[in-house]
Amino acid sequence: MKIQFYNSLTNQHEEFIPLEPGKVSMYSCGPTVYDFAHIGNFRSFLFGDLLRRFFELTGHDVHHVMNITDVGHMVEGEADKMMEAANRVKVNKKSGRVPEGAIEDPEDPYQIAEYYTQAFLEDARRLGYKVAYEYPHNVPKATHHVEGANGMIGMIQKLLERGHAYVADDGVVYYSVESFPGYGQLSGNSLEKIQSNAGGRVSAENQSRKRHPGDFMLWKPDQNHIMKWDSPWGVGYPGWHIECSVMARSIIGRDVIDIHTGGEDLIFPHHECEIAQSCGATGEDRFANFWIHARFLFVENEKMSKSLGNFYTARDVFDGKVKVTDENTGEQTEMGRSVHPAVLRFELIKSHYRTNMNFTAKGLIDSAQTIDRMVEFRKTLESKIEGDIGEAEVDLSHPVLGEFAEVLADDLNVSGALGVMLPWIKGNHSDPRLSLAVLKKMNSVLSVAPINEGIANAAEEVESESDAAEFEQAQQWANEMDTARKDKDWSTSDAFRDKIHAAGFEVQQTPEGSKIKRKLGV
RNA sequence: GGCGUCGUAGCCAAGUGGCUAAGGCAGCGGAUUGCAAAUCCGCCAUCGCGGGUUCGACUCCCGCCGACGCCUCCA
Repeated sequence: MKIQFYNSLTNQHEEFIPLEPGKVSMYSCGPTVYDFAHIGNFRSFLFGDLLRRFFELTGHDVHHVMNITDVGHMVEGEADKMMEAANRVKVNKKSGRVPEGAIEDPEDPYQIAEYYTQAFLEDARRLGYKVAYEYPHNVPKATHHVEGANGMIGMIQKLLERGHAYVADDGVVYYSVESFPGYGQLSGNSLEKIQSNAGGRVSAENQSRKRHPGDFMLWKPDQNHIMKWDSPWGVGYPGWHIECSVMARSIIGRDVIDIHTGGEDLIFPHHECEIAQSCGATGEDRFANFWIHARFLFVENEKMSKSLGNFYTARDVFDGKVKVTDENTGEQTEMGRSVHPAVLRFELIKSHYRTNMNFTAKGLIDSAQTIDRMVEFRKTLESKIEGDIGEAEVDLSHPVLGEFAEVLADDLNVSGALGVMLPWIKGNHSDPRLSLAVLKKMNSVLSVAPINEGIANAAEEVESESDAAEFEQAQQWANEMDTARKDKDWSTSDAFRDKIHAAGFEVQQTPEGSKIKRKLGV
């Protein structure tokens, strides 16, 4: 099978050949933990997860690493991210978004980072993000990789030794972009352009200390920083880019890796700088063979932003806070019904990673229906299997599964893969045991059917006590419905059906009586 | 201004130099139903605009219009 992806490094589709046959090393830029992760973050994270799962489907042994950025990085002329987070936490505590007692001391950046790290991992796991289950060994924290020869300080020293970095008048250590001829290859920037674009936020005073306007910070001595470490260049904190170079190398254990992923906005400067640092330190001519970037997510046709009111964290969606616009009145109301994590996952992965996907309430509803069909299909298959459900053996030689994988192998074409899967679900299934095995394989990539219904590695279903009570209540109404139906009291029956629907359940008349089923979303 | 991605039915979204342009949602007709739901059967696009190359283009080339991203913290 020919596997190919669009490589941002060369701006073209290239065949993927792993550095070591059968093995794939992948590094994904993870979240900065100063707030809850939003659905745009997860769109790019889940794209990485899909990629990883695709490789596993096709028999590769994948080492996937994603970092947690828990160092607060100073933005020129603005407040530190962790400092901002501290202020936000105080507000969120009042509003109840951050539960009382979750963060004892909002002034302590480590507590804030830890709180949001755990919140992120929780959301990520619910969304079936595999690497989140490999915390902490494959989900390293930047603050744990500052010191030591293999840490950021070590790499900075190496860069100084090799002439790729220098200490400026003010004691700041900078990377010298002129020392690395490959600088600009990924983003298509040239040093001249960077020079001409210099200015903006960067103060003239600061620029004058650098040898080139494109030089970026590796270490900044600052006694007053909210997080600080001792270093040969004084007490201070590391630059933003160095952590990924360091963690990729030390956790994966290679100077050159197969794939590096991230959001498209990271191409410049972050990834460009990572390449310069890693190559500068190792002497290799490349850091990752493939750079694969996910495009931005839009919400209701607009760039997601807090001011537009279309900004959603993953938990906002779970909690039914997505706004629905009434077609007639234009009025916006919240969905009000919880959304199953599998629905959100599906919504975020169902379109190609290199298109600007548009997240909409309608799309979310569509996704819920599709997943519902997958779940129903699985239940139907299981009911047809006599005796032990057991595991049937299936591999990519199966025509449908093979085509599913083949389509994904072409730049991770999920839509195409769904175009194979969904009609197949509709078709005839004379061997339910085999079909179930095929479905499970497909779902090992998509990971969208509820896990407690028997499909491994799926987005987690969270069934709380209150959920169980709701279910019981709805079932009771369904029983009442049956009683009314026996007496042909249709209006009473209909009234109960309305109640059941309003509570977020479907109800179906079957020969064994009315059965209810929770709607997956909306 | 520089670099890059893109424009397929009401919506989402694949794909190909040439048989009937995937699939999903919505919609419509029918079966079924107390009515519904679910299910099943059937219907539903000539691919932004203009030109060129070609026996033949939605698919290649040029131009135009339009959308978007990066170039600054951002997934």
